[in-house]
Amino acid sequence: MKILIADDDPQMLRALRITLTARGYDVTTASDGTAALDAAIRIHPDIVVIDLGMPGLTGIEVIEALRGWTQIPVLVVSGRSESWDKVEALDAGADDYVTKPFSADELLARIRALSRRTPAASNEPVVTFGDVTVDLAAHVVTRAGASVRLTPTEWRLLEVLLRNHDRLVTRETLLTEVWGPQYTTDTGYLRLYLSQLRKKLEPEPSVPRYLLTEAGMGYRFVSQ
Amino acid sequence: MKILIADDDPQMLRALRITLTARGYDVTTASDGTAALDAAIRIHPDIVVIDLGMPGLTGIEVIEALRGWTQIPVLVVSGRSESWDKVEALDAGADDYVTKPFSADELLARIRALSRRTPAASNEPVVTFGDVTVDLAAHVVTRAGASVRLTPTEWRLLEVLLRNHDRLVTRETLLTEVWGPQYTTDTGYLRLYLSQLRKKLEPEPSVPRYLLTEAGMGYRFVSQ
DNA sequence: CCGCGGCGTTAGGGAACCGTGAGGACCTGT
DNA sequence: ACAGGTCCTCACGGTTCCCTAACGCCGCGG
Repeated sequence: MKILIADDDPQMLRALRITLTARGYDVTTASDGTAALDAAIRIHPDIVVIDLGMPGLTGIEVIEALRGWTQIPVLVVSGRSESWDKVEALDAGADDYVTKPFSADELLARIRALSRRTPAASNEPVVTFGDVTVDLAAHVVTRAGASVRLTPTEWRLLEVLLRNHDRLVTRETLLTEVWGPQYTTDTGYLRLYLSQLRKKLEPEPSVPRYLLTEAGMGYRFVSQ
Repeated sequence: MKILIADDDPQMLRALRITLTARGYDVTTASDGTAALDAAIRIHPDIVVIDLGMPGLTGIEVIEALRGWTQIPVLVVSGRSESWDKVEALDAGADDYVTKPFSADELLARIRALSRRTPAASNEPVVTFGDVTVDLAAHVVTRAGASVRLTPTEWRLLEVLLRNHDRLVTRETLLTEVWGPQYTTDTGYLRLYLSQLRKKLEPEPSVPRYLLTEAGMGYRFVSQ
């Protein structure tokens, strides 16, 4: 169970990390809004705990950015207890709001309550191109109605390209997102899996229409 | 949007009814735990707001009874602000906990946040596939009319897969849902219990038709 | 014309993963 | 103490997946 904590107070970060790690959660931390967003995109946490009063992007802006992209549960932790603040955060897409100071037990219980809800709730976009549809939440790929089997690596690669649709994705980005941060230079496997994706998804694999190559740079998925 | 409010304080009931009705909710009220359960069974509300300190059945008991039967969002309203009370209610199955006094705006925002999470009406209490029927609420599995005995672990595993029907459920999700958040990597028991479920439920266990494997990723239940 | 670099594709060995049987640890009620 | 049941570990064969190596294609510049 991966959990992302964003707070600009190092002491709070440390306390939360210790508490949550002790309970078996896999904790990642960020100390400003931009770092929080980056981390969310990179590690796909199962739940996000975020402080409102951060420098750079505010917590509200982070929540809105997240919601443009995913339905991960977001729990807000804030020093502000005015009802207006709560309304703003909840309506921006947060799922729960706890005011400081709070007890660790309560936070843990609220995290449990939120993660209980997750599996049934995801409502991610379905991407369509040609006669192919991809349901990112359900991990389902169909082509002309028939289901298409993808291996884990093929799926991760497709996922990264789809989440960055119409944008160029560099080889380096693809490698680190799909194979891990220690992989930065291609020795052939990127080309290999791209080829397999095309074989499974493109109407004419030898003349790609959706999964395009940008020579010397990387790849780009275009939906039409 | 139907909403059920349970509170033994007539004044609170009246205030909430007015506030919520004015926002367009279809409000039903109950003034003790038994009446709340009856009303929930009768009208199938989309969300339940419940006070903990009621005569007869306590709020906690009502939540537990509801959870044996449905996944409706439950928001607890209580005069008690001890973290222990919150933990108890949330772990009993409540989704949110607000302490009195609270502002109407905050309550409304929390109700909106909860109803946003409500999955579509896909929460079928009874699932059938092949000659097998599974009653999620009653914990009953039958095959060709005869009852099938499942161990607690087998049941939890089946439940998670059924509640996510047609979607891929990752190994990690299954492990944390069935065995707890500290279990994230399989050392063999997941495969073992899947095998046992297939033996009990699949027409031909060696060629699974409903409980499918996605190598390297997880499992998926498909109803046909 | 020809070498060269980047890309696409195929094939095969090795590693990781999966299904399943056997058996031991533990818990519970008799 | 014993029996029945549940949970988990271990091990083995079969399957799937991943990556390396090698080759052909194409465009470009020498």
